[in-house]
Amino acid sequence: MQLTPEDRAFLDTYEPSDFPRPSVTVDLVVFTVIDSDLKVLLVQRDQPPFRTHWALPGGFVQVGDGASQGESLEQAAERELVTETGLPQGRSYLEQLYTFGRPGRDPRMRVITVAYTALVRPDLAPLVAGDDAADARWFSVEHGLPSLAFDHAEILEKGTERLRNKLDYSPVGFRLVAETFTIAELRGVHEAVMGGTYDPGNFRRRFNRMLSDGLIELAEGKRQTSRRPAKVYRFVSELR
Amino acid sequence: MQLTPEDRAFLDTYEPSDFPRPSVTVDLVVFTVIDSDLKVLLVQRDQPPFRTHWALPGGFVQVGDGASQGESLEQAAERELVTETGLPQGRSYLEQLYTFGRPGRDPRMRVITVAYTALVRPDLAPLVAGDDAADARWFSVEHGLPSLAFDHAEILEKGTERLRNKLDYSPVGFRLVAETFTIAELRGVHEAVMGGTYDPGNFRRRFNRMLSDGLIELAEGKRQTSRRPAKVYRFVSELR
DNA sequence: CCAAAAGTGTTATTTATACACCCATGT
DNA sequence: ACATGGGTGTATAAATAACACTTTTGG
Repeated sequence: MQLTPEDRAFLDTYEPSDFPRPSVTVDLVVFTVIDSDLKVLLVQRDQPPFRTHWALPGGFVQVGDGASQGESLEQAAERELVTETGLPQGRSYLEQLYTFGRPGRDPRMRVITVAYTALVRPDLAPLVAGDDAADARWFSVEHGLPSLAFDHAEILEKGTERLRNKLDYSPVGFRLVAETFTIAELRGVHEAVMGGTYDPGNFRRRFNRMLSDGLIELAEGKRQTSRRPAKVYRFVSELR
Repeated sequence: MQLTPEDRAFLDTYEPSDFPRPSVTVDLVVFTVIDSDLKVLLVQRDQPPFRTHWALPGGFVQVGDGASQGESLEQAAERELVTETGLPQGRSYLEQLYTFGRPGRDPRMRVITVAYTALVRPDLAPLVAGDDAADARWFSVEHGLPSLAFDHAEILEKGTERLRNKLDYSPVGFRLVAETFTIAELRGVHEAVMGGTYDPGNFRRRFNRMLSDGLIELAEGKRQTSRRPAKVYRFVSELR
């Protein structure tokens, strides 16, 4: 939307009014699948409130009112992902999840948090290092989650629900396998996320539809791990 | 999440730090269907920037850091819906849509907006009155939209896309008909939103599935408007 | 009687689900 | 050779889509 001359005159004399403002953070629900188990990345807090409790990685969005208004929400999410967890930049799938702003959700002050989901390929998952100060670790979503700080349990719940929903009508599953993968590996991801088992034959049929739709393509080489070597595929992200 | 004694001691001496904060608003994509046409509610701005331009209704979230941290995001959305459009309280379906925070999206200052979708029943749609100051009107989404202020065109686009998606896997369509409705009326809503036509027989079949699922029930009376009177149904919102 | 919308039925095509079976390979 | 996971085929049920047909009413 273009500014009019009237707008420019107005802005030259405009002073941002002092209506109270909330703090705004981004929080990250970082998923991966390791050993056929859905994991979420948590960091241990070293400051009150909830010191020693585990929490979702996240932090304040850098903002300003002047010539630079600061970073975008996506940039803030990507920055926190890199600095708080040690994961490499630009290699994870990021998607806005939901915004949580209930009064009292942070006892210190009014904080509104824009939650993002991040999907990390399993071959990158071991790179998590954590902050200089705090620890960062993968936890199984189904077995042995610690009690989370703030309303992060609610955020994680929403992230899990959304991931489950998207898995069967959108190609997000490919963000949870390595660059090349076998049908069984992708099936393992679906089983880990959905928490059930899929018929190998029927799963293959769905897979083959995606193949003929050009969503995935055959890659070179075969996977040698199990008994019989399996064909290896690649996700075609550049959709026409 | 419970506070520990350590947390309480910490909070007693805590002063919210002066990291810069953004302004946070809620904006509303208010839909209804009138005469088989999808409409969105817009208000005309009477202040720069973008004075005289049409915009989505919305406003600042009331926040604080002290004993009361202010209103929730949902409350803010509901409040703006009532005060800016004159629609009655608590009678519209509200759902969080997406959060937009690109730097520069408001030239005055850094503003992060949490967008909500509101679905208004057609029998309530004529109640829109607008602010004391500004005008509020329904516009056809497909024919004759004015150019919108800020990034509101993008927000509306996202709202329209989401509504179309949800319409065929979730029961939101019932929020766009009156309390009792005929199959043809519901079909009209789907056609208006999706922008096509549905086979009456096949649509009826889908409808009958919802009937046997207990999602809707037969209501008293018949609809007299057309040639042959049609049966009237009601949406059963209290699902078990 | 007739136009028009309500409502029903038929058929073909696709998709989902369950499950039996063959294939290739490391041990 | 054989156990095991890779890979294929088939039968049934259910959902989707196209479309012909009957019913009921107001004019």
